[in-house]
Amino acid sequence: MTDSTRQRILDTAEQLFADQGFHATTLRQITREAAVNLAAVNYHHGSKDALILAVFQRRLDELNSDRLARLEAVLNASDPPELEDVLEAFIYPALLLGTQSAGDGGRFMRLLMRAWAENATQLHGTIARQYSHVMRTFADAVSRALGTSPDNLRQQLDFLIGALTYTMAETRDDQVEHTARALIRFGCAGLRDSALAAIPRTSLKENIA
Amino acid sequence: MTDSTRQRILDTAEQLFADQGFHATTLRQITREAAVNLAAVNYHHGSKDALILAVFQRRLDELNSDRLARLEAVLNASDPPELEDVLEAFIYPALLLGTQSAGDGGRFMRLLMRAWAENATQLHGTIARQYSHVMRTFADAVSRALGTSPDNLRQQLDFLIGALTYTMAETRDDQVEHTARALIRFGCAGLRDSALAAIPRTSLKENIA
DNA sequence: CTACGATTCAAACATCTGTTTGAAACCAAT
DNA sequence: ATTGGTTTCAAACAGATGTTTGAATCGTAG
Repeated sequence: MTDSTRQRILDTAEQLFADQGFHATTLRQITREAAVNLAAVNYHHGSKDALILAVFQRRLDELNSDRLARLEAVLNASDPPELEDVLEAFIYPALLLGTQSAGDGGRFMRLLMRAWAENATQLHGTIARQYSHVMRTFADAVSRALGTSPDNLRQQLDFLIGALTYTMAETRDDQVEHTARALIRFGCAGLRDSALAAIPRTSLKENIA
Repeated sequence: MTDSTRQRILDTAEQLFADQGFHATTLRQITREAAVNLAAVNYHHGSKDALILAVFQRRLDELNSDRLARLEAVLNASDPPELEDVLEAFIYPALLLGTQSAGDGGRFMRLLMRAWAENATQLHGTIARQYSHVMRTFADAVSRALGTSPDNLRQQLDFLIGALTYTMAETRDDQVEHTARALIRFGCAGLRDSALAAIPRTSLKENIA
């Protein structure tokens, strides 16, 4: 039962962080709800900041490896991949993670947005570093699916990430399939149309006043 | 000079809230940077929570009325409006607000995301209520531009809001025009394609595994 | 000039925070 | 049964937080 305490702290902390934010959640609240002693957090994790980081690493590793595994499967199936399949490999694991991780829907993604909103010291940097690797890989796959260069793709992918992140928080378990399909379609259309705009330099006058 | 203090507190608080978050920003920090006495916050605004709300109302009213004014101008110009114009009326003021409000770029939208991430008690409800009005109006305009019913439009609009919110935080002043154009194009393509999908109920088998 | 309400100020208040401490309890190996 | 290392526990610590207080100061109307 040695790391049953460790695990219980991790689970309870994740839930409370998602519901109330990192700064607003106190160690006393965590330990009370987890039915462990107050000092257990510092004993097992060192500090509150380290606990936050630990909560994150667990889910983030899960998400990223799931994404990359699915992408690799897609790329192995067909050399120039289908855009829909690439986006699905990126979107679907994220929507799944939100629902299946902590029991209730969308909990973990609220956590991600909090991490980005609050300036947890090392946390933002760690996330960005992890994401930069995955982002590069996916940007590459998308550009191959579109048949264009991956140069101006970062912005459109940011649009997609924003839509995904914002959506995840309010997606219930039974809506995952439907939401994923809608978002994939939405993103594919946006990416394809933006790719068309990148090549010809004509007639973008009356699009904006 | 009576409300010079009030105003200075409001400005300084907005800046610090955006940079560090609501909970992490202390009243002592605000009052020190604003060069006013600590008790001035409670004297002029009542409490810290009331101050947060006040900071928000100021910018949110500005943003929403700007959006609605532009939308009305668009609707007056042509009865079935152009989709690009509707989206521009929604997107452009938001991107502008982020840059021109507090001097530095993207500051206010970071604030919005914080407000959503942290569970400021009344704050989330107030924002949602304000947004629900604007959202209904824009959903109506978009559905008229697309020629479809506004039923299943909420989800796609949420995609757009997510993309917009996520983007605003990292958009510099000189990129506003470019980013707005890219996001409008991205959103229009996604909305139009999704509208097509809503009518025919065929061939959506191999899009998702 | 005086008097009075509005505003500012330094100081203290009560409370909550993360962390540390040292003793107690536990649990397997000798 | 006894040892020794790991884990738990209640208690206390030092510091920071939002808020309150009562006197001092200011600006202005009588």
